[in-house]
Amino acid sequence: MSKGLCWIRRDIRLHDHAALSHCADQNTQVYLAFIFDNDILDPLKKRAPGDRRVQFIVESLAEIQAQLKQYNATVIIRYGNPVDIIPTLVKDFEIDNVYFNRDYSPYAQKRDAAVTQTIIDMGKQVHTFKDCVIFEPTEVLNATQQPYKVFTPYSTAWKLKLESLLPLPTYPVRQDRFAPLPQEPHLDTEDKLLHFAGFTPEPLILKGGTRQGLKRLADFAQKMSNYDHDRDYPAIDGTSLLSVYLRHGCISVRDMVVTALSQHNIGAQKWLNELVWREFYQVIFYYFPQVNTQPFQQKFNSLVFPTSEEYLAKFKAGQTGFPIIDAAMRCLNQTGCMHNRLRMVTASFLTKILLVDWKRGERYFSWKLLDYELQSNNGGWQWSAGIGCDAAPYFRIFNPTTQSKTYDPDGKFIRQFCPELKDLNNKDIHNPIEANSLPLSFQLGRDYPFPIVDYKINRKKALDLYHSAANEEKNAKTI
DNA sequence: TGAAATGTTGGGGCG
DNA sequence: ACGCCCCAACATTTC
Repeated sequence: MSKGLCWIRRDIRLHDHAALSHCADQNTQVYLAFIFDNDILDPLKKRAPGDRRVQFIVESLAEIQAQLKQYNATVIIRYGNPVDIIPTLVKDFEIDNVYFNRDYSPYAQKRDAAVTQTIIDMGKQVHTFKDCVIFEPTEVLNATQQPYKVFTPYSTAWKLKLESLLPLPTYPVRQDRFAPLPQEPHLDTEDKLLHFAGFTPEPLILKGGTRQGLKRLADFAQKMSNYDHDRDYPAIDGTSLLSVYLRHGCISVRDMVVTALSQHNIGAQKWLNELVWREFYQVIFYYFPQVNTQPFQQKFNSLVFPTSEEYLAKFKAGQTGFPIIDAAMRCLNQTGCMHNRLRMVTASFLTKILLVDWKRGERYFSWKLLDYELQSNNGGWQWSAGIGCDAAPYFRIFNPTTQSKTYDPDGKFIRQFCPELKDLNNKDIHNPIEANSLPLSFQLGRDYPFPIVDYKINRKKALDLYHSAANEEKNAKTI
């Protein structure tokens, strides 16, 4: 009988889990470990001790702790640097083999390589698995073995490859292999876990854990056929809200793909596409890690955003005087969630109307989004800023008022998060400064801010800025 | 997974 | 009846 350590990271579940499934074979006793990584959490704790993501993680962990209780087992939970902690656990529990699922972000790759090296140096083995994606970055390449740089051909190749993979592999987990650990301190409730991690919780709209994730998935399957239409309307509950469950692995990506493939309609296809976008941006980040700080399109390297700190602050606070923008940002601040369309509208607005550096917006979202994932967030911001790979062209600028009228026609979403506007009529609520008749009790500038910029003027400024940056590069080349 | 500017067309008012 | 203008509606181009 050997001992296996399964290191859980962004895969907080006990079902359909590649590393855990392989670890829990009949000759192995399974030890589970989760580490609150101090490199990630220390700075986060300083900035936001009420970070909702820690709450989500804790809820997800508490759920599997409850499941493990029946085996007298527990997840071994530590706080610190995995490069120190994993070897310590290997020594303390006399582990023979370490198992974990691969993660493709630069930080994770570096960390995992370091951990792997220390384990190998101890004469033990490390086994890693594909789990959090259908295809790893290196798996879907074009005819010349290069990564795709345009989404559509990538998705075509991805879907073709998926066909050849069906039925999707499943990774069942034997429940009788967990090592009993009665001596291990039982961090088995949300309160104990939060206290251990050193965070003070903020309330969550989405409850963490596999049970909730699978329930949401089942609920979403009922309305998935309408997804292609309903997903565009923030006031309609038309999206899956599953990204955060996928992010932390409460459910597997295979759980989701199986659901998408279970229906043959446009809605299901569009939804599957979103999962492909996620993997597409992982490919881009994997092969072009410089996108972390630079535009994918090099011609925009010289693009310098004026970046008014005042505009940025008002954007963050939801006080720009553009109702749909303010409602979206307040929603993000209050819930940690933002509707996909509003992510595009707000990102376009910050970069192309407020002329604030896209990285500032990306960073703010990275702090606030429950479902924050480096590659997707970066890809989305670069797409919106018009500087990314297969991005919206720079001259495609969302008009917040037009978007608002189209996708929140009766102002329902705006009223939910900007209650001071609730008495404006359905036409005027989108742009109070051009209102025909405001309620007597309502005064612009007192109850709600005037627009902090002139849309038309700044749209023109943005076009000039982008245009000259793009041309500067071109001119430099010809010289 | 836009929007604005510009161009074209065609019906109706009117001399 | 005819030509002219206006302008809304739609199409195309441009950013």
